[in-house]
Amino acid sequence: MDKTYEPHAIEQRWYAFWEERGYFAPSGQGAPYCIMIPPPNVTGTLHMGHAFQDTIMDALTRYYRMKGYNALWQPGTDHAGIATQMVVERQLAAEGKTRHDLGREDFIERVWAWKAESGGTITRQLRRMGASVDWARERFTMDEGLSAAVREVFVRLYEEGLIYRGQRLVNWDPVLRTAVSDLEVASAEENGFLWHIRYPLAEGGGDLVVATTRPETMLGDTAVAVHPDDERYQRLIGLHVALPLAGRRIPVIADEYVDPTFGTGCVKITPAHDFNDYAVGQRHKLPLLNIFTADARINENGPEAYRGLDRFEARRRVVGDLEELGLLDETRPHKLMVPRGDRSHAVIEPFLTDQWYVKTGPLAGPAIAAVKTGRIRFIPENWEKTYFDWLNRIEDWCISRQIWWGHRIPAWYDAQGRIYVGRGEAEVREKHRLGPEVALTQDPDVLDTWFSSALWPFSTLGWPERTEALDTFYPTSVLVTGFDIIFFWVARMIMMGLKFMGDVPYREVYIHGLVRDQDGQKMSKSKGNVLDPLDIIDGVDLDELVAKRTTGLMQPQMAPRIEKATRKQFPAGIHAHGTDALRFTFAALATTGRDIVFDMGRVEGYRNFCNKLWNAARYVLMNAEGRDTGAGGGDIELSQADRWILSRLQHAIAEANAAVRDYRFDQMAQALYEFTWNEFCDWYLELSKPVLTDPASSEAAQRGTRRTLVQVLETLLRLLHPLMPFVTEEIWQRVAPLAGKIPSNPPLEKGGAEGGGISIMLQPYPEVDPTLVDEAVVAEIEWLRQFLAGVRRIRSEMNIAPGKPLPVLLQQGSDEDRERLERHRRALATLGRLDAVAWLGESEPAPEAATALVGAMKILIPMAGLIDKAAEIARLTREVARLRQEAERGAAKLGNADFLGRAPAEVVEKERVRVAELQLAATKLEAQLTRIRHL
RNA sequence: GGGUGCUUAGCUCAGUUGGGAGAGCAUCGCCCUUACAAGGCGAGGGGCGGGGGUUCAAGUCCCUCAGCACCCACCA
Repeated sequence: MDKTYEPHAIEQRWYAFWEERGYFAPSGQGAPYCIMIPPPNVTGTLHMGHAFQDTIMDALTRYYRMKGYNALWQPGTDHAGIATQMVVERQLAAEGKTRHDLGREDFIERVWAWKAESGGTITRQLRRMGASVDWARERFTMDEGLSAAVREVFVRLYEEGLIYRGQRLVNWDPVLRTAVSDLEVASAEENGFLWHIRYPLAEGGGDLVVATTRPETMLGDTAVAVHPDDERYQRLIGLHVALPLAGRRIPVIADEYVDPTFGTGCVKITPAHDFNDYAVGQRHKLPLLNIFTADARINENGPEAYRGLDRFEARRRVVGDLEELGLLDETRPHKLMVPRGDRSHAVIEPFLTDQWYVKTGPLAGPAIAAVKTGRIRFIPENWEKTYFDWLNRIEDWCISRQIWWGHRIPAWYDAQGRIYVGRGEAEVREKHRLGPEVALTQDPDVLDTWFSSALWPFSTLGWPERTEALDTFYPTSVLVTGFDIIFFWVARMIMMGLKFMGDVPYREVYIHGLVRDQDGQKMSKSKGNVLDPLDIIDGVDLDELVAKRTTGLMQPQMAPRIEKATRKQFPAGIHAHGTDALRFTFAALATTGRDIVFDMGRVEGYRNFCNKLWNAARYVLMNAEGRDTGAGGGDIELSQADRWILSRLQHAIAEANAAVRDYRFDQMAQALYEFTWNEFCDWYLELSKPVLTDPASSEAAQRGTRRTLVQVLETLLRLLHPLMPFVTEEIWQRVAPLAGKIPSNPPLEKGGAEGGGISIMLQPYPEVDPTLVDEAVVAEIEWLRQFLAGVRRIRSEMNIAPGKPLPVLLQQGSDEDRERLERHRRALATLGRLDAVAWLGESEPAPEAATALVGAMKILIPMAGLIDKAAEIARLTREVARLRQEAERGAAKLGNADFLGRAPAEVVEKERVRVAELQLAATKLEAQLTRIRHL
């Protein structure tokens, strides 16, 4: 093995190996385990959120695959209607064209071409992450099969009356010129004005004043409303006002909707351009007067002077004209909630159009019940509340979009405007007996992207065909996704799954947090704080990073600021860390239900961890390759250290398994990190050295240690594999033959893989072997660690050179201490750099020495020429004070009758033991202190 | 206006049924000891956001206040 860990050199090789051999496909054996990937935008690129999510899904898939499940991670991509269309339209704009210049067919062809060109990016990146998806089953939401599923669902829902077409107010994006759903609109507070406008009474006798934030909509007013109990305006109810500028006469009505305490207590009612006013209009049977075109200019229903004006220009003109007429009472600054489209960021306009809707009421009920009854479990649980709240107030879902890229709505119209819905034009003609003489035109609209996404868990498995895959993998095991799409996607998948499959789409929903930047900010292109997962994997130099962050900005003026911040944060660019380190970082940060603040320091730490593992493996191989590891028979003798590490390994195995079951990847990562570094490397490898290097140790003992080294490492690699697939595979290919997992002859020469073709990813995940758990041995090694810790502390605090051999005297040891010393004499000498260890009789005079305790046994390091007496006195004084303080606290507790009377006996006993130990230690050290002082 | 989450070491975060405050990084000291300087050995550092309550015992349970973040909502 190379001396240093070079992730780049191993990662691509192993991925290709796995993929070519078809190792990602379900085994066909065992209970099914299935995860559907949330399909990323087909023309998109991998961001940190994907990388995080993919790490979790891959860890789960690899884990359950190793556990013997018939594991499928289903891949695929989404056509992402509006988002993708916008990208292509932007490309056209650069050529000075619009989609209308091309026409619908050519434009769609152009989008397909763009998909062909860029569609491989995200799947390539997914491969770089090590994702073990079954590529043979990759699907795309607009491929033939999924499109058929979409049509099928649409037709069935329509025939049941659960899809209908209707005219009502929708959220209209005047820039994209399409309807969008409520979910695609985000309102935020912005600065505006509240204008007070005087409307003269038509019947004469004065006027009333309305307050509005949108004066231009007055051109569409069809009433003015006051509160029915508002005494100020009682006399006006039933009268009319002469609407300025428009010159229309509209009634004054009374409606509870009006808040008399806000503004003037008079509200202009524009039913065609405001959701509340629409409702008021319905109640009072007011006419709807639409004054906007699709791009929010004043249409022919507006006064001639304003026609063709953009809504904001119209606003300026209306305000100016009112002022001239003396009808503008007041203009005051006002904060208001402005709705904007989440794609275009254009101000959304309530707009009266014909759209297709899904009637959600009948679908929501079962979706609520599925979670209430526990057939679906949210992790963490509290997201259930969010889910219920939304479903309980759900509105019908507007599913039609006036764009071109997407699933065309399977509805046709004849010349009379009659609607025919079917799986295709031929079916429609046949069903309704329409001859070729009847001209039919298909509805030009396409479906909301989320409509096809909602079918993903079953459409990808072949529905509406009844396939084996569907039988095997539906319902799937778990959905891994972010909270931001619980409404968009999760709830709708559950509704559709229950409706069309008669069962839930998955049994668990694991909701993860958002990946934020080092300051806790959301990562976004416009803030210039995004990190590309591949840059963390492969590294990137500073200039390139700056260039990536500053090109293509919506607000180019931000570039200098972004550049400065980037140069400050990454003065040397980003080093290459490798996929395994990045994945391990995500796992370690993945505490449930919490956003993660991404910290490059963590990645570095885990890259070091990979390196540590790599070097530990080098050590093991160096000592085991070509040596007798006991595979060929022969006596085996296990040392205490061997038994200890095997016992601790069982503990790590138990923790790793429990952590995955609880979706606690942070605990899994931490348990394995600690075992690897603090137990296996820091102690076991060190303890193995005296055995292997000492010519006096027996063949059987050496075999035992070599075998243990290999076994523990091999098991550890399997434990780590779901989190760090690459480095574990690379090492495993070399270690496995020594552990008897791979025939040892052919593989190595041919680079391991090509020879044997066996992979760690198909090996069983470790399970606890209770016969290897040995608490007595654990206690003994703990004794040894404390012994060495005592010596090391003295050495460090007394400033004794680490390499200088030290003599040690022991006093007041038990028989057990004596036995343990004999068993570990050589280990202590090596690890502690001790030159002689001898017992000192109870009554023998002790020399001037520094002291440490292991339980009741005293370790004395003679001070002659080595130790600073003053320093030792200071050290002991500190230590005694600490012990006394602790002991006193415990003693006070034991002196409390309530504690003794009410606490469980074992708690009291534990406290007694603890206090006794503290007091004993303090007493011994005090005695030592006195002795030193008097010497 | 509703709802959810968070507040523990300088930073990022663990802390399962209430019973001796932890990890990584950072900091400080000593070491290139042939697996690893991307390392080894050792050390320092915490009023667990404030207040109140329950309990023999509270980071953990209850109430309250404050700050931060996010989600939902029609106040013109």
